[in-house]
Amino acid sequence: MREIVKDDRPFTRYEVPRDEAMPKLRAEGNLYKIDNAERADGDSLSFYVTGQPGEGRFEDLCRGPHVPSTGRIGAYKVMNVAGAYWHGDASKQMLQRVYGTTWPDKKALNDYLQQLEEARKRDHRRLGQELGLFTLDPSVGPGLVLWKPNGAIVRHTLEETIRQELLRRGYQPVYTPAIGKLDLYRTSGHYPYYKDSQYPPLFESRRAERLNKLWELARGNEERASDEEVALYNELAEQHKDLAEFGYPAAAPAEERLKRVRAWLAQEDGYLLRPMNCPHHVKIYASEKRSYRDLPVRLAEFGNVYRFEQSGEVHGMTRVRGFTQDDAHVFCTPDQLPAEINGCVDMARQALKMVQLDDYRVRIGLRDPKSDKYIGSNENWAKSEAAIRAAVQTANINYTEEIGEAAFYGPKIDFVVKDCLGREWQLGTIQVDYNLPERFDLTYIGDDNQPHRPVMVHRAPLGSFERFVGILIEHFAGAFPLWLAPVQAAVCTVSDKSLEYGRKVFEACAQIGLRVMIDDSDDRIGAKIRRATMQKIPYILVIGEQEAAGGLVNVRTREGKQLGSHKLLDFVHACAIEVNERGQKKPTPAESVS
RNA sequence: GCCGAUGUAGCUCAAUGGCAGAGCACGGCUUUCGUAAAGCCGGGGUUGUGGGUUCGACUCCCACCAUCGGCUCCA
Repeated sequence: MREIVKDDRPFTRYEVPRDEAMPKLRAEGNLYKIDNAERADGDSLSFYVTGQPGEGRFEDLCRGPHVPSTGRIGAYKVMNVAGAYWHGDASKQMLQRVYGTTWPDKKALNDYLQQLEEARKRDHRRLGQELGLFTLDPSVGPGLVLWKPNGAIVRHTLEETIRQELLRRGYQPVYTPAIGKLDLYRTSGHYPYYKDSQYPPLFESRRAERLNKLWELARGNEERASDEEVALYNELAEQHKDLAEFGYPAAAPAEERLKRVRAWLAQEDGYLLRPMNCPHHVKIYASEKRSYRDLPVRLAEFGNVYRFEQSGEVHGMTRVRGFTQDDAHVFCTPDQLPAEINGCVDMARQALKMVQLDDYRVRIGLRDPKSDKYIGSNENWAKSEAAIRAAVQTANINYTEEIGEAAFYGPKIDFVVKDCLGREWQLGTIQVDYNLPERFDLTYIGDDNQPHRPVMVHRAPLGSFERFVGILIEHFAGAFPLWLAPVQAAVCTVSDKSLEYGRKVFEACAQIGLRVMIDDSDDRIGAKIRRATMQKIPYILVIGEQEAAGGLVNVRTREGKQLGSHKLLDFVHACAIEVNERGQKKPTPAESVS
């Protein structure tokens, strides 16, 4: 490669009509090039060539662009090697892909590598370890996060803030269990559609397990039962008299057989660790007769869900197998839908602003008409897609529309951010759903005294606490703003002579609810400051004999800034105000009235 | 799930077929010190797990598990 760069070989682009180029490619016999050429648009194909005919000449089908010549490459480095599916299709062959980076000169390359190293220091997995935020233990299970005390404070503080906001916005808190009967998810469609990414169901008996198998078989045979299905029924009938009595409508279409099996399953079924909270919330909605006067009903829960993510996908806190969504489901009339979506968009944006996450993009996920993974009618999809589009336009947000990014029950608005290495993660999400209300036959009584179908909005402004905090760690590089910092102030005594006053300072801080620690070890002040700084504690209070004499605290920040000596009470009050503002000035009462 | 790499003390990492080590952290003692690391001593390991090769395995081979980087997936 060094040689090629030294030769400064120019690249020349030329185009050839498709009719001429294809036979040539076929003659060369590179199947992938032929495939690429067939995929390419247009009537002509572009090629790049370098070197003289004969010796060292390299010619390649490529859309381009290329650097003008190899001499422009001053520095390069192979970054990593990994398998990649041909055209990103997992059913296709996997090829080896070599990732490299090239720069005009050595310095630019080194700067880039330096920058990568800096980014790695922000990695939430590393900081989570260093700052005692969370841990993952293989004996608990991959992708199952253990929140350590420091991380739990960050999460708890976020939870409390969101809770207050939910109440202000008319949400009603509910609590539901993290497990439910399998049939609940047969109705919603989560089972067996997402079977592969769910923990396997728990069956209370072998009978229930076999019946579920029968249900799955019946589902796969539209016209009539297969031999395997009938054999399974016979096996069950032999063991269970009650099943034998009913018989099995083997010649009937799937719908009828499924109905029969589900009736049996109603007595004895499996349980699923829930992959979503919506079915439980749907059942709370359905537990009362609802009037149009009651709508919208907004049921909120920090709901624990479990998804069996593929082994290669589990990643720190951002892609896990058990997580807690700041979830809620809004049940409303079609008329109320626009206002409800707008409210959800507003809350999601507010949540991001609260933590100064302003580098995000908004994606509208639409159904892929070519795919069969979606439930519900075209009309329902048309309505919900229109509602989603209208909401982002009302909010005046830049967004992209992406086909195939919808949930199986409805289109969505996603808030997407990047981690320290530029990988994208979906945080907040808002989903419009006409379909689950139908599947669960939800109604409300309208002013015409007739039952009507409500619309559902699924929404989670943060997404999940796991992913959100993971991203926050990287966003702040572990240096959380005061209101979120696990430890907000560290009292560092210079010597034992100032220990007594140091304890008084500690008490005064703790008194007003500041999260404070005292370092009364016999280390020197420099070591104490270093430790507190590395723990990214916002305020380090240096307490010596001078401070003790004057009732002062000497304040140093984790950035190394000296804020000088202040009266103890002044410091404590300033902190209280800073915490209350949550890092952003709130309008005064007078301002908020106008 | 797929491709590849990695796995040694709580953490970061040495030891390449011949007695498993260092720094930090942890415990004890000395020290009481003014803004990013005081000193001494000590405890700590079934080298991811299971098999194999070998006189002998952290080291070589196989399987599994986990992690890391991609791919695919992501309700």
